[in-house]
Amino acid sequence: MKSTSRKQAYRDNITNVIRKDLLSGKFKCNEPIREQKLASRFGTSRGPVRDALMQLTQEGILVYQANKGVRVSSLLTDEEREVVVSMRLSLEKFCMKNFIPSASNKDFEKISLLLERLKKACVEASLPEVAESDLALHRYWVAQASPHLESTWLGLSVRMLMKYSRLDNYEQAIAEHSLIVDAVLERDIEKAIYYLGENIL
Amino acid sequence: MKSTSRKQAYRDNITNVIRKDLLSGKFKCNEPIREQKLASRFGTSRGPVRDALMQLTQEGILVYQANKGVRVSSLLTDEEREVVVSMRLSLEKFCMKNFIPSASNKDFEKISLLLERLKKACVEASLPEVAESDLALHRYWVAQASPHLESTWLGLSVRMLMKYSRLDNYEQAIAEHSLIVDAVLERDIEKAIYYLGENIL
DNA sequence: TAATAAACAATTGTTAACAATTTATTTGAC
DNA sequence: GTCAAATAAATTGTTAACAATTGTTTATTA
Repeated sequence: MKSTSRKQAYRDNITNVIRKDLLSGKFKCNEPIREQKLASRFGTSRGPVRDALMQLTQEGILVYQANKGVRVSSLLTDEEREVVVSMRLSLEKFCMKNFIPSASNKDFEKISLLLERLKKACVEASLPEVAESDLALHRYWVAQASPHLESTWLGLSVRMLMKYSRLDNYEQAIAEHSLIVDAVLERDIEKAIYYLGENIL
Repeated sequence: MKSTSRKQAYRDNITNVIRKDLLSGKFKCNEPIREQKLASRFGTSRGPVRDALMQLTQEGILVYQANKGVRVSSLLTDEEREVVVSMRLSLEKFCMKNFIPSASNKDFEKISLLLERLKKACVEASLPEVAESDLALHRYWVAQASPHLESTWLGLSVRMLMKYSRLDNYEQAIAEHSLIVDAVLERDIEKAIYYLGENIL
């Protein structure tokens, strides 16, 4: 069999692809999303697509109306974004505080790898890849420190990125995340938290 | 037809009922949830039930494992709960600040009604009803002030309530919410926010 | 008996057909 | 020609059957 192979990981797979598309702006705001269209695109029936759409709705990227399906959510106001940013930051700081003391060498390897992936995406200036690897890196310590709150974190982060992506400044993204990861590798909690605050805003 | 009637609001309806059950502790921790069982209980097929379960998973009350379905999520740690409480509080304070200045008389009526419903549930000492009307009251100003963040708020609130429900002290619940609602009716933002802080912890 | 493997049962994942609702188009009256 | 009602098309909501996976029991063998 090929890797984890052709089995049914449909739902999550579809969810991730659509989220990536949304993050990189492939859909207009308030544009309606048609289930059948996506189903044929992914070569499945509408079932898994509906699952994915519902999940993204719960994350807040899509808006659902009964019998009318989903459409792309309108952007947060500046004030709402401020609140979201502060929530994400306090959540991620909490996770970082718990993650660093308990992190293993394997965790350090994983993080280094994720950082490399982010750097590569930045060099290639591929917005979808940058967005995804940015999230994947942050997600790692969140998931390790508090699986309970991973989905909460994801929702906040995605909403934050959709508003205006600071992700277009690729050199800065590399620099900021390198500082964070360095601090993590040194197990320097204060420093890591500080640079997190510089990055998440 | 009867009221808004027998139409298919299956999904949301099922979601709400299950959430209520979870909040009032009808399922043990880590207990697996079976789709077929719920489907027969609600007299539908597994489809809408799956939708509901997925939504509750996204809210964090349930945990999903591929090909194994969902089970009741384990409780937050004390530290996690602290973070969740602070996130919910800052979110709800933000909403309150925006809600009060723009609230109409109709809003005031609605809120008064919701408060009465909560009081009634407290007098009857019905935990499921108390939980639901508590959420419904808070939810009102959140939804009015920031529909964007309503689902985020719901997730945080439900997780918070599941940990240990202060909801067993019914007189206190009445007192606290009366103070909040009074402040709202007087359009006293500072006071409302203060009593919110006393209630959400 | 203990360990292993094969059959079986229970459960989730997916699909395609059908029902209900919404949206677009056409028709008809004025 | 304009507006409203009727009709048709497109889309979402639901269902039941089937496929794939997981868990359990039973049979077999050392």
